[in-house]
Amino acid sequence: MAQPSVLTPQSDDFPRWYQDVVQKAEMADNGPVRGTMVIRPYGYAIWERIQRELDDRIKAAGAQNAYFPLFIPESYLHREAEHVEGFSPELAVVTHAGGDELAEPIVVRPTSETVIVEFMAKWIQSHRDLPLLLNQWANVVRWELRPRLFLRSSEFLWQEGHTAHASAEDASRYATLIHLEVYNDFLEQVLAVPTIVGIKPKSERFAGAVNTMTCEGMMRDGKALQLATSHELGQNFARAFNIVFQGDDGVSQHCHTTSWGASTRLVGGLIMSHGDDRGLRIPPRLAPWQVVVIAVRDDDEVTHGAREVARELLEAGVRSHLDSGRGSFGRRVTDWEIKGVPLRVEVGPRDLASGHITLVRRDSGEKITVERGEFVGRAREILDEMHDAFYADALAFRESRTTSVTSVDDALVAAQHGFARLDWDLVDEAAEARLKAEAVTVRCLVRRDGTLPQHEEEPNLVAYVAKSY
RNA sequence: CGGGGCGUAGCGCAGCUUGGUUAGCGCGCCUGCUUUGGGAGCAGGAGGUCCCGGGUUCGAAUCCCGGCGCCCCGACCA
Repeated sequence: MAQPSVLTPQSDDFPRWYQDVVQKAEMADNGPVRGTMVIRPYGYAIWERIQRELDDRIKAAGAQNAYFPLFIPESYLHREAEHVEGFSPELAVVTHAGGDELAEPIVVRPTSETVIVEFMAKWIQSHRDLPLLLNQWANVVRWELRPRLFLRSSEFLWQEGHTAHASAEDASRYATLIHLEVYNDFLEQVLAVPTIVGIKPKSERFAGAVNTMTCEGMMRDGKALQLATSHELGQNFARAFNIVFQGDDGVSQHCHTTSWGASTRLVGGLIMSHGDDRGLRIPPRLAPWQVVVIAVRDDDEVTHGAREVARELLEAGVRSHLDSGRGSFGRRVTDWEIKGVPLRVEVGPRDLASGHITLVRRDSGEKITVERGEFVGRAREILDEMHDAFYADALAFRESRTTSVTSVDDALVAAQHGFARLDWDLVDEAAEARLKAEAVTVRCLVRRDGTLPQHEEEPNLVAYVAKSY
């Protein structure tokens, strides 16, 4: 019965558990160059689901996809002082090409603000050209000192949105819309991860931004992970790249720009938000395969029965996968548990004879026996219920590890195992330095009612502090 | 880049202290048979630049010197 666990238990060594899951669920491998990542088919299927859900929401918010080059003239980076300062340490720079040294080095994009804004300047003349709402799906390179698969790799995949607006209010409104209706909606409604939606303090802001919003999630080890961010860039880039439009009053002025991104880090967030000692647990709306149909034996009758079951699920719009009966039953069950498929259907001679179907939930392990004729409907109901169960479970965990405190000392204690909430007024520069000395940072600032502040000078803000990835 | 750990078969490791047959073990892989309702069993088999370079020695996985790489913990970040 009690087998030695396949994975390192989370409580023994969380980072090790994470690596085990990534490996044994066949999500990814390390690439040959340090910090690079090979995303395997199962990991990529998850990413494709994430892409699909985000892309639909981005388009619903009015942005259009486009593509800008991987190579950026180094001089572009230098045009915005804070931007270049922020990214210089992690740039990969091409100095040679075509057998010669280049006159001007080329930077491999760490993010595309500079090229995209350069072209916005070319395309925007009039207020009638605004807002300009662009998004691209791309790879970017940031040379990482300490890489971890999905969480921090030197090359990663993401979407980066870039928009230009006539006024600061429009820019702010749009960045907030993206943040709430694209990112937070996806995180809660698809990834089933409850988030703290807030703004970054100045010390944690994106290089070149005037305001950075974040969705912070809590991982199963109590650490925070930034799952998505949206930036108001003010007129910083518009000035540096001369994006000027003529208003309806005939006056020329600089645009206000925004940028916003979410990356393959989300896959890491998925693993660490929901995973347990048996492996991954994928919330049903995200799962590439929502149901795996396991033929208990490798004989014609059972395999045929299982195939029928899988087919009926597919016809009902449930993403299902057939595991025909090769290999031992127990082994296959374990493998699918590691991969985190939400619902398992076991089809064997007994089920075929009795006219029943056995469903097993990955989240709770509960076995449910249903009539053959009703099982598709039941499966869909259970998948629906599971989304809420995933969310409630993650929320309960976060609440159990969030402590309200009234001093920086207490915050440091609480941050050893989770989030600490305290008045932002209590965190002056010296306090931030003290936190940082113990690897604790201010993750974000929120209003007392939990809503998103406009800026960090608002009175009565609450700070969430934690260790983070 | 600082602190710690480690490089031996695809993966995980033993062997190294005290140099000496043909370098082992578990898992995985291949073949066959028996199995299949919670990580299958038996039999046979394939698979190695012992991280790299140099040195000591009759002889080096083992000892010495120098590199490189990986992992964990920090500083930086999606």
